[in-house]
Order: sequence, then C-alpha cells, then structure tokens
Amino acid sequence: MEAKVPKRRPGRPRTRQQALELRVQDPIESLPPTARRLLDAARRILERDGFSALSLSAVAEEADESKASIGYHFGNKEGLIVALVDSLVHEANRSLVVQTHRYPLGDDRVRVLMEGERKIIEDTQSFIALLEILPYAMRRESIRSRIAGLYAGYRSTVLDALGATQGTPKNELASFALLTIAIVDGLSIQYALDPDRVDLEAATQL
Amino acid sequence: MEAKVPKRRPGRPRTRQQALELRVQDPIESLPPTARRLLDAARRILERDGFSALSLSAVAEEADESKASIGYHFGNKEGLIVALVDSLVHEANRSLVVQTHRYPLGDDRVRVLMEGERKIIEDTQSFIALLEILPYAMRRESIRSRIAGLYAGYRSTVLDALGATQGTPKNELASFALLTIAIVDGLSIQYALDPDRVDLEAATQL
DNA sequence: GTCTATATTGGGATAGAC
DNA sequence: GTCTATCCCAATATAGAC
Repeated sequence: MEAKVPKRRPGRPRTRQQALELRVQDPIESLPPTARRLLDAARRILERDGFSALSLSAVAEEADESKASIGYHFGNKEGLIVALVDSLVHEANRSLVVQTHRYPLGDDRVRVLMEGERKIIEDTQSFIALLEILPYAMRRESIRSRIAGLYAGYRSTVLDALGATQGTPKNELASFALLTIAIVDGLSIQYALDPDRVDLEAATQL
Repeated sequence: MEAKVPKRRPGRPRTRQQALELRVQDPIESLPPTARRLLDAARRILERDGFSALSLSAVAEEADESKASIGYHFGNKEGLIVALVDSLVHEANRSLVVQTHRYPLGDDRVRVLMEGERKIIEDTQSFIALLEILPYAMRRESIRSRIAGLYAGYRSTVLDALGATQGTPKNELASFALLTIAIVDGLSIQYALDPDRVDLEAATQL
C-alpha cells in the first residue's frame, strides 16, 4: 500500500501531482482554488495538530470540501503530501531570501541573518511542521530530496550573506554555513523540548 | 480516544506502566521476560521501520507474542511507548556516560567526547529513532519531560567533561554545552537528509 | 499469564450520480 | 469538478476461555 504510484485513470485529467512534475519555477499559485483551499487546510492541520492528525477526513473538513476532491486534485494522500512539502519548502526559502536581501551586503546583512535565525528558534511553530514531516520524508526518496534541496538552498543563502565579509578561506565558509544551520535546528529541538533554558546568551556567543 | 489513562481493571495486577511510576532508579531490567521481549521488538521496529510502523500487530509478530499480551503488560499502546522511551533514554544516557568516563579528566576526555559525538552524527540510526518519536513525544507532556530530562543529562555530561578544562566563565560553559549538543543534532539532520556533504571539516573546525 | 476471537472505529480509495 | 455513498482494510482494545 505504501509507495504506490497514483494510477492514471481514463476519462480524468492528469492529477495535480503529475502536473507538478512538469513545472519548473512555480509551486502553488496557479492551482485551482479548491486545490489551494485543500492545501492550506492541510498546512494548518500539520502545524496545529501534527502529522498524525493529517487524515483525508480532517483535511476535507478543515477545508470545507469533500474527501473525494482530494483524490481528484492530488491523486492520493501521498500526492497531497508532496504538494504540501513543496509549498512549505517554497515559502521557507522565499521568506529567508526576502529577509536577507532587504539590506545591503556587508556586516548589516550578517546581523540581520543572525537575528532572523534567533527568531526562527523562538518561533518553534514553523520548525515543528518540518519536524513533524521529517520522519515520513526521510523514507520517501522523492520527498527527502526536496527537503535536502531546501537545506542546500539555506546553506547557499547563508553563504551568500557571509561571502560579503572580507576574505576568509572558501571551504571554511561552507562549513560555517553548515554549522550555522545545524545550530538553528539543534537549538530549536532543545528549546521546543524545554523552553526554560537559555537561548539568548548562546546566540550572542556566536 | 487520545491521552486516555489506562483503567485499573479488577482481577488484574497493576499494569507495567503504573508500576513504572513507582520505581526510581531501575528502568527495564526486572521486567517479566515477555514484557522485555515486547519492548525489544518495539525498539527494533522503531529503528528499522519508523514510528508509523509501530503497530500493536507488528510488535506482537516481531516478538512472537500475542497482541493481547501488550495490553496485559503495558495497559495500552501509550503505556508501551512510555516504557519504550524510558528504555531508549536510559540506554542513551548510560552509553554516553560510560564513554566519557573511560578516560581521565582533562584534554583527553574532551577529545573523546568530541570524537564520540562525531560518531553519533555519522551513526544516524540511533538518532533516527529519536527523531521518529519526537513529534509524538512533544505532544505528550509525560513523554516530553522524559526526553527533556535526557537532554538535561546530556548537557551536564558535556559540562562535566568541559569543566575539567582550565578556568572559563561558568555561564559561558553552559551555553557551550547547549551549543555542542545542538550542533550534533542539527548536523545529524542535515547528514541524514543528504550524506554527500562534508561533516569532518565542520567537526574539526570546532 | 497467555491466547483466540471479536467489537468498534477510522482511514484511504473510488464508483457513479449530478 | 464536485459530491454522496460505499468498500475494504488495518488498527486498538477487550471479553472470555484456558
């Protein structure tokens, strides 16, 4: 039952999942309104109640649509989740890039980056959504690689911001980007588990 | 249906979960052999196939016992998971402490600590088990606090190893322990997602 | 203590009317 | 495109025999 390829059914248009494989740049906009509502509902449920609560019935109810419409637009549950991950990844990338590009290159940008990351740690909410979906994602190559791509993007964004600083060994910068992101994730876990332990000093110590 | 307290049934002995609440030091040893087999089977399934595969049927089959025996020994599924987390937490703590205490205080111990952590990152397997259970754990206060305790233990172990180094500000050391563990977890995530990106340099850079 | 058998629930998928 | 109704199956829980 797992890892089933959605069947192409006669008399029906290509499912959304299949259509998504063809696109290159655009993620969720340009989806039919019903599909968008379903996707938004799925995201809300994931963030509010976790991955285990992400049932087709729950999504349909939250979106005020019918269960069958999910099958129509996304093929099956896996298709819905792939689309959901795509939308989460896209939004995460966009918000980080926008945030760091609001300021000019140089030390200012680095400071903005660091402060943005401290906020991410305290946010928890958005990180939880990722954590919820990670175990599932790890076991589905198609989803795993999408998230791996997200992290690669993160690293290059950080590298971008750091590259502005004066001449430092190239390789060292890449490792530093890796570490920076690792710290954000790792601190998020410890903070989520137990908010009564200091973060601010740690972040400043960086 | 969620978060139900297992009922105390007449004519039956205290469930294992209830019994566990009374103990202070000892975790899994001293369990009846059947309960141990069930718990071991559960751990294997969690590590091999993930949390979503951890059904009562799967556990019973892996342990070569009956489904009903899980109800008898652990009350219900939640009870089984609590016991499982306890056993994982205990083992993780024990192995870290043993590893760091094999060597005398000082720089050697720090080096052993760092090397041990690099191994943890590359291991993946044991970290995956924790990752699999984290989303579930976060939403159950009783389990969340157990894992939070595990991390507190980690921090003090690291602090212990670091404390041996010459006089450094106390507060700074605590933050450093926090960061050290965060890096291990964060790197584990990125490494698990995408093993084709360097870790060794990063670890050495520390 | 352990098992078989069963009750009950809920999930995912899809046929077929509109 | 959307909905209702239904099918099938898996999962948890538990009653009751041994």
